Amino acid sequence: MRLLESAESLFASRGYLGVTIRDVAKASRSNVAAAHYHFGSKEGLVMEMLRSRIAPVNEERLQMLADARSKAEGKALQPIEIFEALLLPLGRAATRGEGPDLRFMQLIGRSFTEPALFMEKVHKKLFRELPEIFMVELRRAYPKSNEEDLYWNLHFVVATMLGTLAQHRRLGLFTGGVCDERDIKGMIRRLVAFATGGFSAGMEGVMHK
Amino acid sequence: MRLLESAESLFASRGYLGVTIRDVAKASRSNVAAAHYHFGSKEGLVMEMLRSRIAPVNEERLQMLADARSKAEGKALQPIEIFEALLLPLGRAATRGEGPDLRFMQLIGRSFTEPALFMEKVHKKLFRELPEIFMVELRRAYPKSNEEDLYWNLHFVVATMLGTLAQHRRLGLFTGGVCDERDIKGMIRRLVAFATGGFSAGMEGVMHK
DNA sequence: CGTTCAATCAAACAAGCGTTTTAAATGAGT
DNA sequence: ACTCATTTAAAACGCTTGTTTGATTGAACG
Repeated sequence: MRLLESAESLFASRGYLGVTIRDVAKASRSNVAAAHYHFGSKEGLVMEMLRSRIAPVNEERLQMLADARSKAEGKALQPIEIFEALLLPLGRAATRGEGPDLRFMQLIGRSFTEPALFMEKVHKKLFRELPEIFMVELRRAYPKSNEEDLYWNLHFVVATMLGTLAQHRRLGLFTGGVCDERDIKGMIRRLVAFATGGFSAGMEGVMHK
Repeated sequence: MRLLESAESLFASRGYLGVTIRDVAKASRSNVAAAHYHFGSKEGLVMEMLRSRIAPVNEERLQMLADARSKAEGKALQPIEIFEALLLPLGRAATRGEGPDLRFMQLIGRSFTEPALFMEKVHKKLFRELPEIFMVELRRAYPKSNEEDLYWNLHFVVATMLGTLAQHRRLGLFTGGVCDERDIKGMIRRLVAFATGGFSAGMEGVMHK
């Protein structure tokens, strides 16, 4: 469906309110009525577009977590294993095709910063049980810690991930070309290190000064 | 100016395209022509609103950095001092009034995730020299490291900060009430620990497995 | 009191929005 | 060859958008 591809590209760069179905229709060489025929409404179109991209990533996250757990044979997972299960599927989804899919990264980042009300529904549908599943593993990895510390620092990890995706386009400008924004594999590898280190430091409570 | 206050509140919760000047006018018990009379355009209104809020924070960041530098008497700053200069002014700006100013946090987060084109101008005007100034201190704190590593991990720190602000509203839901989103001081303290630890881990290159 | 001038207001403008309607084209099954 | 559900196309609908207009206010000043 060409409509979905065009919607993805436009939505990623301009956001929900910044894209009109006339834009999408023109970009996909279709028309506005076709979009309504197939998806019922603008909301339905964007919803389906997001679901088709996000759902596979979340399935792979759960799969990685399950694999690691069965491999650990009852022992608690290493924190880095938990965060790899959160982050690596993103990198794989963004490097599936020929070149790096920067649009996909932008799309995920955008989907979390949209003010539109229906976005809340999208998240509740697509991410409902995911945080709690990760929390289960983190509790086992940090058995002596309290809920509040765990939640705060997982919140930071998620914020780092989403902020990085949302800001990804600015990396080139920000660094004056020193960092290559197309190196998604490298970015994910660095992101895992940063998130794991940040989480660990946050849990220990860095008390300098 | 009541228009600016209303614009701030509305913009923080709904974003640039989600707010109409009629909304702003109604909320401030004014009218649409007044907004154009004082600010020239919708863009001018939001631009001035952002500038009036962001500029003082950046000035304080530079001040904290200058203070730390003069106190260090020529020695390199500690990484945590650098990141405190980046983060503490945010917390102070958000706790200046009586209660915690959650709207302010949302505003800053939103201002970095807006797709609108003119936002680019805002950032180039308000944040032009700031990254480089922080980079100068980081280079001195990590004299043996290369530019690419420093840029990547500063990028992550900024992404963590902005992602945290942008997602702040979701914290209560996400944690089922375990974390108190009104505890901004606590959040900033935790954020400093997370960012410092993440940066440090990222620079050392965490090479597990 | 009369003049000035920045500030305010309701009303109108053209353009663009999501959506619906109407109608034409398509194409597989009989 | 005919039927009829599916798909596309163009036009129109009602509404909202950012912006502009022109009239009106009201305090400041000689």
